[in-house]
Formats: sequence, C-alpha cells, structure tokens
Amino acid sequence: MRYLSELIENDVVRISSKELSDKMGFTASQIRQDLNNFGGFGQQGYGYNVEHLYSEISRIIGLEKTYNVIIIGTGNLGQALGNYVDFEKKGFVVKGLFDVKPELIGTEVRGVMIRSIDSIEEFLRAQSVDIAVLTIPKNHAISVANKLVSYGIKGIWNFTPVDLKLEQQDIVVENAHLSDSLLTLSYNINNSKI
Amino acid sequence: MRYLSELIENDVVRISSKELSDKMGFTASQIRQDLNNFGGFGQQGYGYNVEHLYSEISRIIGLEKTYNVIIIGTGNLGQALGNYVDFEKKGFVVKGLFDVKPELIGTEVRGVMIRSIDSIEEFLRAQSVDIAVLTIPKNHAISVANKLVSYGIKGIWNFTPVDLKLEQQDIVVENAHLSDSLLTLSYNINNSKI
DNA sequence: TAGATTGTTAATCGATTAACAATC
DNA sequence: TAGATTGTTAATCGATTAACAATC
Repeated sequence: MRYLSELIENDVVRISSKELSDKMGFTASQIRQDLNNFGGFGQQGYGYNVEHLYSEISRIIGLEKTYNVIIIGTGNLGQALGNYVDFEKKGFVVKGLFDVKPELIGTEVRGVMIRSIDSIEEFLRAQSVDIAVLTIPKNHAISVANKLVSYGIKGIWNFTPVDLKLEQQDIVVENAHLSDSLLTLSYNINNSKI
Repeated sequence: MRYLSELIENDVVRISSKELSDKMGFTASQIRQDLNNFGGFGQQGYGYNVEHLYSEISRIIGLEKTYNVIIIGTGNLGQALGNYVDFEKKGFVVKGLFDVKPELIGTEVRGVMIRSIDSIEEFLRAQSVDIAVLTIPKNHAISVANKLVSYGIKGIWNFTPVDLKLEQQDIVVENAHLSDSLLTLSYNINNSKI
C-alpha cells in the first residue's frame, strides 16, 4: 500500500513486477507469486495498473469499510494514536477514549471525550466497536482484554508488552511490541557489521 | 527476553525447552535449534538456567552497554517514547530531543530540553549518539536521516511511514511502521475467521 | 544408576527463485 | 507481428520438525 500510494501521488499509471521489485527489494518473482495468491491483477505485456492494484489490495485488506475504534489508556502513546489523522483517513475512526486517571476524564482528544474506564461496558453495549487499542500498563492488560472480548470486539491492537491469551479465541490480536523492535535494532547494531 | 523476565519475576530458576515451548507457542525443537545457533546455554537432563539464559541473550542483543539516544520530532509519539521509562531501564538513555516548532523548543521532557532541529549537527559533534529515533512527518524523513548518518549515528529507529534508503550503508534501520501493523490487523479481522 | 533433557543430525515442509509458455 | 510481461510450474533453497545419541 505504501509503495502504491507513492506511485499514485506521482501519477504513475502502470508498473511491472520488475519495477516494483527494484523499489521494494523483493524479487519480481515473489511479487507476482504473492499477488497471484489473491487473483490475477496484472496483464501480460503491460504489467499492473497502479490504481487497480491499489483498490484490489485495499479490498483484500478490508480498507473499504470503516472501523469503529476505541483507545484504552490515554497516556502519551494513546493520545498520540488518537491524534494520528492518517488512521481516520484509512477508515479507522476513534469513537471513544478511556482512562482511569480522574484528571484526564472529561477532557477531549480531537473532539472525542475521555471517559472513565468503568463506563466501558455501558459504552460497548450502546455502540458497536470493531477495534480496541490497548495502551495501558501491562499488569492490567489481560483483565481488560478479556472484559472487552465479551462485547463483540473483533480485534485488539496491543501495545502492551504482554502476549494476550484470550478466553475467546476468535478475536484477532495484533501486537505492536515497540520494545521488541528496539531490541532488534540493538541486536543489529551489534551484529550486522557487513 | 519478555518471557524470561516474567520467569525471573516469578522466581523460576530453571526451565526446559518444552516448558518454554508451551508458554511461547514455538516448538521445543525450534527453541533448542535457535538458542544453539548462539551457543550451548542448556544442560542435558536439567534444561536452561533462567538467569543464565537471560544474561546470555542480553549479551547477544547488546543490552549490557548503554546507548545514547536522541529523538527527532517531539509530537505526541516522540514525547511518548521520551517518557517511556522502560527504555532507560534497558540502557537506552535519551540525551537530546529536537523539533522545529518554536513553542516546543526550550521546554523539557523528563528533564531533557527540546532543542531546535537546526542545532542538531552542533549537538552531534559535541556528544556521541548511538541511536536516533525518527518521529517526524514523512516528507522530511529522508533528508534528516541522511544528515544524521554523517555524524557517526549507528542506528535509526524509524517511525515514519517511509523506507529509508540511506547514502551510507552501514547504518542500521529498524522500522516501526505502525500503520502497517494496523493494516495487518484489518486484514486478519476480515480473513482469519477460523 | 535411571530419568530427563539437551545438542545435533536427518527428514520434512514450505517459501523463494528460476524458467517459460501463454497472451496482451 | 514483435516485444513485453504476466501467470504458473518446476527447481532450489532454507527453515522447521522429528528423532535420538550424548550426557548431566
């Protein structure tokens, strides 16, 4: 998606797997193989139409719908995510923010009020929510997550450094373990002298 | 590291690859294979000593040193990372913060002053910095990154949605593409109904 | 000594790459 | 029609799993 948006911005109409390969650092073969798992989006002798490929991949990822999102934990990271307008552009709309701190409750982030975490079940009964973003301290992560899943949440974007084992199995968890990423950087700094 | 710290917190002294396997969701075989690529940390009939394994992996990742870190871009995300004490505990010490906004310059995050981005080269000449965290808008990412590398920075933790192709090749880049992670969540919500 | 569990080799599996006929 | 490039099969490569002798 990132590379295709860039191409669209630059008014590139068509692209071959070879050209994509040069940009993205995968082999052309792999790009063709992978795209072909989802359908034949290209045309022999022509390549791929950028707009068409973009919209096909959007559809595959599920970006043609919008998603109702709540953010649980409005510390710096929660607020950063709440303020990030690009998510809304892609169809992820923040409908609620929750925290425990009395001084935060009642304040707003981009027009959305921060509510007490105690009101979350009431909120979820009234409003259908697809995705919960977890940016809370790790000791509360599991209990909060398990409370959420009983209210029809479909996915959890988990920023806590805990691997959530949920009681209900059909909930999708996507981990954004930032400190794992930092340790990877550290390892590579120390070991990838070429 | 996450699982081992948890074991240490719970005063677990030794653990077998089988037990780790149950916790982590890898096969015991893979755990033994992977650890063995770095050395024989276990003992037949006993398993792995948790403290010892933790310290060996710390060493491999490079967590026995400390790293001087600067954060470039002190919006919500930059400040969130600057405030995250756990990074400092692991040896990643924030030595400088930089931004373009005049109203931010001169203010402090956890005792570290936000400086003008124009003063960054001067700062880097005076102070040795290992890691730069990039939390700036994507249009400035590449030029800032290339400016950094000429001053002895070893690694870049890249939160911008751009893949940095740097002029200098021996700089390690670790991408934390948060929106990629969100799209993965979206895809899995729509496609992983089991 | 018997039991447990590693380190390590061999077997299996899946993912990547190469090659090319089909076709725009 | 000739050239370009896909879709797709076959070959290669690497990673995961299974198995077990070594040994604590």
